Amino acid sequence: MNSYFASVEQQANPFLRGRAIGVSGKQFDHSRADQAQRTIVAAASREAKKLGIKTAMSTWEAKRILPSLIIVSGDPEKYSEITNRFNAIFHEFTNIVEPFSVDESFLDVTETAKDYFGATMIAQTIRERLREECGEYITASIGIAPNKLVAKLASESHKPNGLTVVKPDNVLDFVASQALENICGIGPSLKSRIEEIGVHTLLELRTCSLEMLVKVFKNTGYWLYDVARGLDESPVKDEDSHPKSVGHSYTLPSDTTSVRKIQRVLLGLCEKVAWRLRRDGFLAGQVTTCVRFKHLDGFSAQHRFNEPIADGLDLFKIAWNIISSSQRTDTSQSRSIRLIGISASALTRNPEQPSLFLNRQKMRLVTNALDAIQTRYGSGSWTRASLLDVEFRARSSGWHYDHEI
DNA sequence: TCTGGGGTCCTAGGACCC
DNA sequence: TCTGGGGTCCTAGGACCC
Repeated sequence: MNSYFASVEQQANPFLRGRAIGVSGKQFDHSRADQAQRTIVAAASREAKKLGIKTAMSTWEAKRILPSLIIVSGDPEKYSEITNRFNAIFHEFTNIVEPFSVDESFLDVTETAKDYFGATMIAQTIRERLREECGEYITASIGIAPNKLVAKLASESHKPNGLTVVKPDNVLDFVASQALENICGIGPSLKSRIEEIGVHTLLELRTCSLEMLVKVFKNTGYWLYDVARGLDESPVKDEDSHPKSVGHSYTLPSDTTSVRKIQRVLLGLCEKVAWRLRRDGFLAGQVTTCVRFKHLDGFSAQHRFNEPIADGLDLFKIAWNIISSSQRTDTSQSRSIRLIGISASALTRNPEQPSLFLNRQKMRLVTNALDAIQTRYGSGSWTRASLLDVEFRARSSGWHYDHEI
C-alpha cells in the first residue's frame, strides 16, 4: 500500500484529502502543538512527501520544515482493520497469502494464475476490488515475479499505484539495475560491510565468488550470492503460522526516576500484552523487558519459565523482577528512564485446561469476566486501580505489589 | 533540548548434559 | 599422567523490516 496510514486517514476524512498530512506514531497533543512531542511521522501523505516530509522524522522536525503540516494521531486498530479487509480480498484469488507487515502481503498465484498474463489480470482485478472495498484513496503498488525477493523489489520500483512485472528472463537485468539498499535485508550496516570489499552495485556483487562471500559474510554470504542473481526459494507462508512474540513499549512524556511511575507504566503494558495473549488463545513462556535511558542507551533482558502464563500481574512480576534485579537500573544511581517495553514470547496455544491451583481458577474467573467486558465495550473499559493517576493509598511506605495491585 | 512502536531473525558465549 | 566431541538451551545484543 502507498503512504498507508496517511491514505487511510484521507479516505476517512475528506478534509484531509489533497493536503500535506503526517500520521504520528502515537497520540499527538494538539493543545501543545507548538512544543516538541516524543513522536515521529509514521506515514506522510503524498502531498507531504513532495514538500520534504519523510517517514520517521520527529513531528517536531517535520513541523519545522513544513509549519502547515497537519498532524493526525495514528489509530493502529483502524489500520489493522483495513489490513484485514484487503487480505480478505487477496484470498479471493489464492489461498496462499502471507501478510508481511501491516501494509504488505505476498500472494502465491502460481496455481490460480497459470502464467504472467494471468497474474497481471489478477493484479488488475485486485486493484479494482481494493477501490470498491477500501476507497479510491487507498492505493497499492504491485510487483509480479518468480519469487518473493524480486516481487518485492518490483513492487517498490513504481510508486504509487504501480504495477511491475518481472518475468524470469528479465530477472538478472532487473536486479542488476537496483541499488544495494533496495534489497529487503540489506540495511545500513550490511551495505557498508559490502562496500568495504569494494562492491557498490548488485552487478558487482554478482562477480563475487560464493567462497569469498561466505568467507567474509558467513551464512549471509550464501544469501548474498543468491540475491545478486535474483534467486529466492523461500515459500509464501500461509498466514495461520502464529506470531512469535507479542509486545508493547511506551516512551514516557518526560524521563523519570520514579519507581511508582515506572511500575505503573510497566503494569499497564503487561495488562495490554496479557489481554492480547488471552484474546488470541496464547500462553507465554518467556518475558523480555527493555529499558531505554535518557540518552537513548539502554538494555534488554529476558526470563524463561516453565509454567506458561497469560495474566497481566504474572507478566508484571517477572518483568519487574528483571528490571529491578538489573545492575544497570541500580536505584542508587537512579538513571532517568525514557522508555519501557515488554514482550511475551515462547508462545504456545492455550489448551484451556483448568488449573490445578484453586486461586488460579478464581483468577481465571475474574480475568474471563474482564475479558468479556473488554470484548463487548472495547479496550480501556476497565483498568486496575493502581494504574489510575490518583493518590488513593493510605499507606505510603514502600511498595508491595502483592498487596496493592 | 532530536530520534515511536510493532515485529522477525541471527549470532555468540556460557551453562549444562552425555 | 590429563582434560575430546557432540549436542541443547538460555541469554543479550544487534540488524533489519514496516
